[in-house]
Parts: sequence; C-alpha cells; structure tokens
Amino acid sequence: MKKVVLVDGNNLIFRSYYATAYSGNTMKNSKGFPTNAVYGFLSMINKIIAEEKPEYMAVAFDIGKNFRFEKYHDYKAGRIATPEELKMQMPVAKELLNAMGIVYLEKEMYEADDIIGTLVNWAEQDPEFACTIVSSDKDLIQLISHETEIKLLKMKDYIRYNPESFMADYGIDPIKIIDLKALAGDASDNIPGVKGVGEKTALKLIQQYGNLEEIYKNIENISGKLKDKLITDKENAFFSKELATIYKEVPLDISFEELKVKEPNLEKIKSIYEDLEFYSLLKNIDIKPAQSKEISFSILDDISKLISDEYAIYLELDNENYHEAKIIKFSISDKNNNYIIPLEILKEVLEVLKNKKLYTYDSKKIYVALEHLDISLDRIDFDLMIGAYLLEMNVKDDITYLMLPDNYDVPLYDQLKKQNFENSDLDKIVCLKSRYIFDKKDDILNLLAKEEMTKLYSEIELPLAKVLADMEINGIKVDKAKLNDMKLSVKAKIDILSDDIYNLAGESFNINSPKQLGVILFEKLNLPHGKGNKTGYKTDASSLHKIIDTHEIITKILEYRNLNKLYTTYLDGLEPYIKEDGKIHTIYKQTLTRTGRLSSVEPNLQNIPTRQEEGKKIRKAFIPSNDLFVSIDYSQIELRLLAHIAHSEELIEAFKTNSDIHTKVAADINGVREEQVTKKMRSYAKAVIFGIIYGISGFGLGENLEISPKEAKMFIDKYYELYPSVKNYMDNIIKEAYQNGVVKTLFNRKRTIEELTNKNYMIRSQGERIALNTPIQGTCADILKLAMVRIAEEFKKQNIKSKMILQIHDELVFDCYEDEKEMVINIAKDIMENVITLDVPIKAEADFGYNWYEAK
DNA sequence: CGTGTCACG
DNA sequence: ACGTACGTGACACGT
Repeated sequence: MKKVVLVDGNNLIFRSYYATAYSGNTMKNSKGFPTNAVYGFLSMINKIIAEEKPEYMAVAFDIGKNFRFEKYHDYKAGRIATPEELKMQMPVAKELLNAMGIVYLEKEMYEADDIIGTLVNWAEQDPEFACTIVSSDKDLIQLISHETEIKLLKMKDYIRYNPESFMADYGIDPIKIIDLKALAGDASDNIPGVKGVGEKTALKLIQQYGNLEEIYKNIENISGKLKDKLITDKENAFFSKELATIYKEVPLDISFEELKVKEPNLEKIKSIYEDLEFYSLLKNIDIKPAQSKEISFSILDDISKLISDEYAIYLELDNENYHEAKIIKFSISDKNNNYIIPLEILKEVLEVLKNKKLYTYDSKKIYVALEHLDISLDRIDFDLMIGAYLLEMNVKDDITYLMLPDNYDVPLYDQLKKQNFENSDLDKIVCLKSRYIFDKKDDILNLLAKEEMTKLYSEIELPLAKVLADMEINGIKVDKAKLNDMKLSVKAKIDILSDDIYNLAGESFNINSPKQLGVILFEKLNLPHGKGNKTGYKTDASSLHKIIDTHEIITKILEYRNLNKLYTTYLDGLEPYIKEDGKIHTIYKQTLTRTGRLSSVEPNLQNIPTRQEEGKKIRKAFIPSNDLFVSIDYSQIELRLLAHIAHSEELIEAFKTNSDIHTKVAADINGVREEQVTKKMRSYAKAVIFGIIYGISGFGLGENLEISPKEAKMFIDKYYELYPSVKNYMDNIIKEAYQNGVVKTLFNRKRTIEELTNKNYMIRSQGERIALNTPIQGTCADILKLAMVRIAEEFKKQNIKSKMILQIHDELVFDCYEDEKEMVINIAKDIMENVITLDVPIKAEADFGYNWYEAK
C-alpha cells in the first residue's frame, strides 16, 4: 500500500498568516516583503514531511472564482478579503514547493477541498493507494474512509481520525459532517443552516435519524420549537447540504505517479531562503536531516549479566505527575549494552543496581516513582536534567527536547502518550534514552567544570533532588472538613455580594469577565477610567482602588474578587489534590526558573495566602501529621545580600547593629531620628528598597505608592545619595552584563540575558533589571538550597524523625515531633544562618504552631 | 490557547 | 518618545 499525503495548502498558509499577523508587526525581510505566512507554511510542510515521510504528496490551493459562488452569491460573504500581504506570499510558497520536489495543484472554479476530494476519490478506486489528509478544516472529515484518514491540525498539535476514532469522538459517521453543516450552518463560509440549531442539537438529530433526508421524513415525530425551526428553514438546510458537500470530480490532468516526491533542488531552495532572509534555515540546508540512530538492545533475562559498575537508568511513566503514574518501561545502559528490564524483575534488578553508580534524567522522578513500589534509592550519581539546566540548555520534563538537536529521531513524550504507549518501537526508544544519558554524562560534567559550576551541581543541586523527593513523598496533611466549612461560608458571602453587585449595576452579568465588568462600570455607570489594555478597560485591583469613592459597587467588586479568588483557587481548587492518605503531594520543579528558585505545581504550595487575614485562615486547614509545625524563615535576606554584594558600608553596619533596616533607611531619607519615623515613612522606605532590588523607575515606584513619579524619583535619588555603593553596584552589574551577556550568583549559577542585545529599548531595559535582580534572587535560592541539603544530612546523622516538608523561597516548614522541637529549631536555624559567611550577619527566625496558620 | 487577574516570595 | 519592578502558578473567560 502506498501512502499519499494530501495537504490543504490554503488552510496551512492562512493559518500561518493569521497566527502572527495579529501581533501588528508582521515579519518582513529587509526589502519590506512580508514573510510570516511563508515561514509558518514552510515549517508546517517540513513538519509534515518529518512526521509522515510521504512517498507521494500533493498540496492543493484555491484559485480564482469557484462554482459555489456562482450558485450562491452569499457564499463566504462577510469574510474579509484576503490581505494583500498574504496574497503576495502565495506564489513564493508555491515556488518553494516546486524546489522541494512537491507537486501543488490548483484548478480554476474549484476549491482546495474539491481537489483533495477528487484525489481521495481516485485512491478509493485504486487498491494500491491510501490517503492522509492534512488540514485544520473540519469539512474534510467527510472524506474519511477505510483508505483515507485525516490529520486534523489543532493549535499546537493534531488529532488523527479514521472512521472508528471519529465515530468514537462524535458518535456519527464521518460523512455525516455534511448533514451536521446542513443543520448547524457555518458562519465562516456563510452557510445558513437552520436558524437556531447549533452543533449539539444537530448531532442529536443525526444520531437519532441518520441524515437530513430522514430527519425531514420524520418531521412529525419531532416536537415543539425545534420542529418549527426545521420547517421554516427546510430549503436552507438542503441548500446548505449541497454547499457543504465536497465535489469529487474535478477534472485534473495528472496521475498518482506524478505526485511522487522528488529530490529537492537544494540550490533553488537556498536562493529562495536567501531572498526571504531565512538565515536560521539556511544554516541547516547542507546538513543531513535527522536520521534515526541505530541501537541494539535486548530484554534482560538474567541479573547476573549486570556486571558493569555504572549504569544509566531511564523510566517511562504513563503520567507527567509521577505521584500518580505507573511505570511503562524501564531501560538501562552501560558502556556497551542496552537492556529493557521486564517489570517483574524490576525490584531484583534495582537491588543489584543500588550498589553501582547510577545516572539518569530527572532523578527526583525516579526516587518518587520507585518509592511507590517500595524501592528506596538513596543516591543517584548523575542527573542529566539538572546538569543541562545549569548549563542553560533546552530542558523540559521530557528528555527528548535535549536529544533532538543531537540528531536523535525520537518521538516526544506527548506523542507516545497520545498513542497510549503502543508504539512498536517503544523498547528501542527508551533504550535510546538511557543510552543517551550514559553517553552525554561526561560532556555535561566537563562543561560544568569549565563553567566552575561543579560545586553548585554536585554539592547543592544533585543532593537537593533527593531532599525534594522526600519532601514531596512526605506531603502535607490537610483537614478536608475544615476546608469544606470555610468553602461553604465563603460561598455564602460570595452569593450575597454578587446579588448586591447586580442590584447596584441594575442587571446581572458575569463579574468574572473583565470585559463585561468594564462595560458595566465604564459605559453603563460611566465611572472614570484610566488607560485601557488591548482588549478593553483595566479592571484590576489597583485601577479599581483609584475610583473607590465614585460608586459603592467598587468596594463590593473588590471584596467579591477577593473571596472568589480564595474560593476557586484554594478552598475549592485544593480539594482534588488531597489524596487518600489525607495529604497533598506537590511537585517541586527544580529545573524551571531562570534565577535558580524552585517552583511548585499541582498544586502550588508556595502561594497559599498569608498577607490578608481572611485568606491566611486557609492555613488553618494545613495540619501536621506528626505533632506540630516549625517554620523558619530568613529575615530580609535579599537586602542583606544587596548590602553584601554592593559592599555598602552603611547597610552592612545597620545589619550588624541589628537595627530595623526599613526604619533606619526611613530615618536617613527623611533626616530624622529613628524614633521619629512614622509608619508611613517606614512603609515608603520599604517600597523604595524593594524597588531598588527590582530595578525600579520613578514611574513604577510612583504607581506603587500612589504618588507622582517626580516625588518617587526624589526618594530614589535620595536613596542613591545616602547609599552610593548601592548605586555603584547597580551601574557596574549592568555594565558587566552588557560586556559578558551573563550574570552570576555567588555560587556561580549563570543566567544569560539575551534581552540586552535586543534592538527594542523596552526589552533592553528589562534585561538591565534582570541583570540587577538575578544575582540577588539567585544567591538567595542557592543559599536556601544548600541549607536544605545540610539540614537533611544533619537530620539523618542525628536520627531526627521530624520531616522537612515545604520550601517557600526564604522559608522552610517542618512537620515535627514534640520532643524534637527544640532540636529541629536549633539544627535548622543554625545551618540556615551559617551556611555561608557574608559581610553581613544572616538571620533566621523560628516559629511553631499546631497548624500552618499558627506557625508564623 | 492567549489574556487578565491575583495568590505567594 | 517609548512604557514602566524581579521571580513564579492557577483560574476564568472568550475566541
């Protein structure tokens, strides 16, 4: 059987154009010729070739008038004319196809759909050929048959439908998509359908009666309004069916053999790329395309074969959330061999492997997944994911992203999952992955050494993975009933508030829709508004605060937003994450942030409310599974680091004498004694100091303090004058960042700042702020991570049974036994404060309580 | 799926 | 004249 790939070229190029055209600055070459549509079209064609590897292929386009228009002058009426910028790119796309050895087809009076339909029709009659249609247009579904499947493009990926899978999804045969359109219509083609009937109703009718004709034969069995609607628009329905039907007899003078993909004309392609200035694509043109690396592997049948002293191990799970995943495959590689480990002997094999050097990608995942099988690994010796992350390579949860640039032809995890892991090459694929880990290890370690990141890697990040795994496995207990009580009472308040809001507005509307809210506030109630955003008016809390006195609805809305947030995200949102053990098990992402911080997902336990009393109460539902919580947090660590890094004598002195830094700064700025500092003065000073760390502007600070930018700027200038070394640090770090393109933390964590080479002033400024902030935020992250590793070591050494369970950027929470409370506090606080020696003292403060609310 | 909004450090 | 503070994640809306 020979496969013919039939591409809806019109569909592809329109998609490409509109995907980027909305942004306003369409991609153009230096002569001003637009290139966005061709670029997108080309990448899609390349992707299709890579995925389908077609022997036969044709790309169909619309051209000129078409016969449907002749019959029905409103066909596709209301559609905006094809933009000139897109039109001019069409011939270039076709020229490229030619150069690539791919046939394109167009025929006056017919649409691309009809051309594809005709070719499908031919293939049905020729047992030698089967078709794959590629498009995002659902109309083409009507062509599906046992010889024809469709690859229906979605925003980022696609769904493949054959008759069975389409039936499974929609409950109707593919051909019935015509009847569906006949009833439901299609706004984009201006196909009328039956007024008042949408996709849902149409599907129901078709499932019940079979097709349009049968529906009308049985019209008497249909009751109520629906019947009236159907009768009124009967003519339209049948006419719509005709319009929606793809024509399969387009007179094409071509044969299948001519659709064979020919050798590309590289010279020609090169010259087109040069014209279009597709430099990134030009670079690849002489390089051979990714070829699948060959690998030999076997199924391990005897553990006595495991004689090497180092192995790369790789686990394929059926779910990205490894807390709930099952193991699909396990592979190992040593210097010469690759094995698939049958899952029945996994435990035995791991007993053997425990005593060897082990390398992997995402060690935390392995620790957790194996723990679920009661297999405890206490050490993995190399983690490719962490190494690559520190080296700023393209690190995702999926190792494949790292392998692709090294010319491994491996399907993405998403792809495998979509195929239900029923890929016939699955054994080979996982073996390639463990092989890759083994082969890549030395390169990565050498690069880390070259960048002087060996210590950061092996003494902080690698051991941290194990510490985090234990924290995730341990989890945090949540009182479900307590959460539910709060949920009900908040819900009641929300209901009252929304009634009040509807009354004040004079109508009910969706308060959660910024768009609808904007219309109510600023058009109906005519309240004053500031600058809008691109979709309408701004309705965020700070904008609403500015007009709080103009109407009592504003306060209600703010209160509603407040409670609704608590309700959706926490009170209701956390519930599904509480597992059978009564606990929440988050996942810490160790290789995600650009600064070195952790992040927490599914759920995020790093943003549980604390700033406002109402939200903070949610913490009462978090309870210890031992006796009590101990929480220890760094006090003003970012400021201390700023003082240290900037060598600011004044600030260092302030910290050494243990004074309240914000009060001290407020006193200095205002030229008063510390006792004379008012609350307002202190909070302004605090805002200025934070602003400095983030790379503030007068405008930004002004917005924040609700004062004029001018006044704000005076504060900032005063600060620089008082603390010249801080200003000096800021200037220097930015200068260095421009010189080197990177900034580093005290532990040599690197961040490359591409923004600094951007032509756009805005983006460059953002780069400068990043340069300023990253060494501070990043060093904080390094310090707490190192402290965590040391604390875990010390707990083990001293046989402490209490557990570290949460990390929130400058804070650690322990689930503690009563009789270990003092020990936990002493050990953790001591390590946190002494994990590094700076020019300023580092202070950590401990607290405890019988739920999380109390422990702070 | 992008955007707006808001929770945290 | 530009647009306006660093780093995250989750939810709801609307196309």
